[in-house]
Amino acid sequence: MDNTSLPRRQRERLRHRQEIMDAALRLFSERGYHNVSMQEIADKSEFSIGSLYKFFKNKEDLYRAMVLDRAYVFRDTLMKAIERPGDAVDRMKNYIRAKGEVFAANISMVRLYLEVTSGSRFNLKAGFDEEIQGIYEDFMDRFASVFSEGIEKGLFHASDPYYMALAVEGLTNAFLFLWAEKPERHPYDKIIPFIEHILLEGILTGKARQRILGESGYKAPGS
Amino acid sequence: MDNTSLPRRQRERLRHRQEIMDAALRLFSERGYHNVSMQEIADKSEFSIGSLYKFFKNKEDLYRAMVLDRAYVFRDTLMKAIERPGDAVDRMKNYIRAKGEVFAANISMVRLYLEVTSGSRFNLKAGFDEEIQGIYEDFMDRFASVFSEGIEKGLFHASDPYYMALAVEGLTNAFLFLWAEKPERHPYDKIIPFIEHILLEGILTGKARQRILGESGYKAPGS
DNA sequence: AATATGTTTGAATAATAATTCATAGATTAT
DNA sequence: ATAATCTATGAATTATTATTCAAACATATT
Repeated sequence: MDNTSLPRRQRERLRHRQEIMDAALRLFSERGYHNVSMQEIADKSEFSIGSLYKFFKNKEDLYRAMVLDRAYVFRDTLMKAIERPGDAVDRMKNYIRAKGEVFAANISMVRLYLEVTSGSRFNLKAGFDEEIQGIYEDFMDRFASVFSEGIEKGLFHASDPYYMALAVEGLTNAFLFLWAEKPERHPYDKIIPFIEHILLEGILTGKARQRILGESGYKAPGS
Repeated sequence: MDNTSLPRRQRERLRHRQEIMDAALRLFSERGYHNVSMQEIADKSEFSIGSLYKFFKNKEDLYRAMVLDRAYVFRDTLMKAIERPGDAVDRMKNYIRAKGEVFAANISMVRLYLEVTSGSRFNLKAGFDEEIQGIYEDFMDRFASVFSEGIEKGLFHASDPYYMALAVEGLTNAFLFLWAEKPERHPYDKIIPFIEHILLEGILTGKARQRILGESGYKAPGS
């Protein structure tokens, strides 16, 4: 990560490149791709417009590089979280917590994450995000395997592990967006137990479960 | 809704306005606000550029009107769904199903919905979506009250009803986005039982529940 | 210290697309 | 049938912003 081996000139170049991407991240995440001009990125990063074009082919290329950069940070963090030792339940909990931490570390990523996982496929030229899409999908597959394991061990009901992963994804997203809007009002820390509880036990009371569902429980659909 | 009372001239005007918004919806939802030109909307709607400006102050105003229009359709459908008779569990299930139906009825709304509930606050001028935001929040409050009722009746664990509503929101979104990408591969119909099951009972098996959580169960956080 | 190589600059250019407006066409009223 | 009113048109204007490029500056090499 820290390119200590390279000649100074190149090291500087990389640092400059990174500075531009950092400025761009902040601007794009606040106002979106089309509402940020190259001029503004130049100003914020304290380079000239011309320089931006030395580092990046064009505006879209800059955006793409920046998003990709962050996607890897994001993916690595979450990957580490679900790879830490423990059973499937632990790993799932690690994911929920780690995701909150990456987001908190850089709140502008909430917005980017949204664009990347659902939004931007529509916004830029088609094919833009194949690589990003790939990163996301690889991760989800790995995450799904956590649930496969949980099922094998008899921890989880036997339904589609990918859907289980997606459920965690969707649930955490919802609360992270809420938190991103009103961080003081909805601290993610406080919400984690709630998320975990829903995922693990659902919202029904024991009494209701018996009344509504009978003792029998759930016939897994799909798988 | 059908303005049968108005003079013909005005009725036509309204219809034309709607036609423009319909064309705009399709284009915007496929390619996003900034990648659609007024010229294209004019072509698609079979009006001239000049006419667009007779109906709408400017491009943003057109977008806004169109989104608002759909937001109301959306809200009304979901509101009706959770207002149908039944207990809290039924109402929640109604919501899950109805949401799938509105989306299916117009798949382009998936994209819009995303922009409206999470994305676009960043994309257009600040203050753009106060009204839309309001529609969404009103609905969520109403939806939360379904869970309040469920708690009172002893159906649900006593935790924050708004969070419960948001959990359903987040979970359904995740699966609807999945469905929107690969409708054949992930038909929402088939996924509904899975969503319901997670929400109601969670993913843990009975055995695991006892092992991991003990008999005691859950101390509701927040509320 | 002169030359070569690499880097930065920002005014000038080019491309795109929003908006205006004078004109033409329809419809209704007299 | 004519005038008055309302509606639609799209070429011309204006605004914005991405991109280029020739010149200046900096650093390394001989």
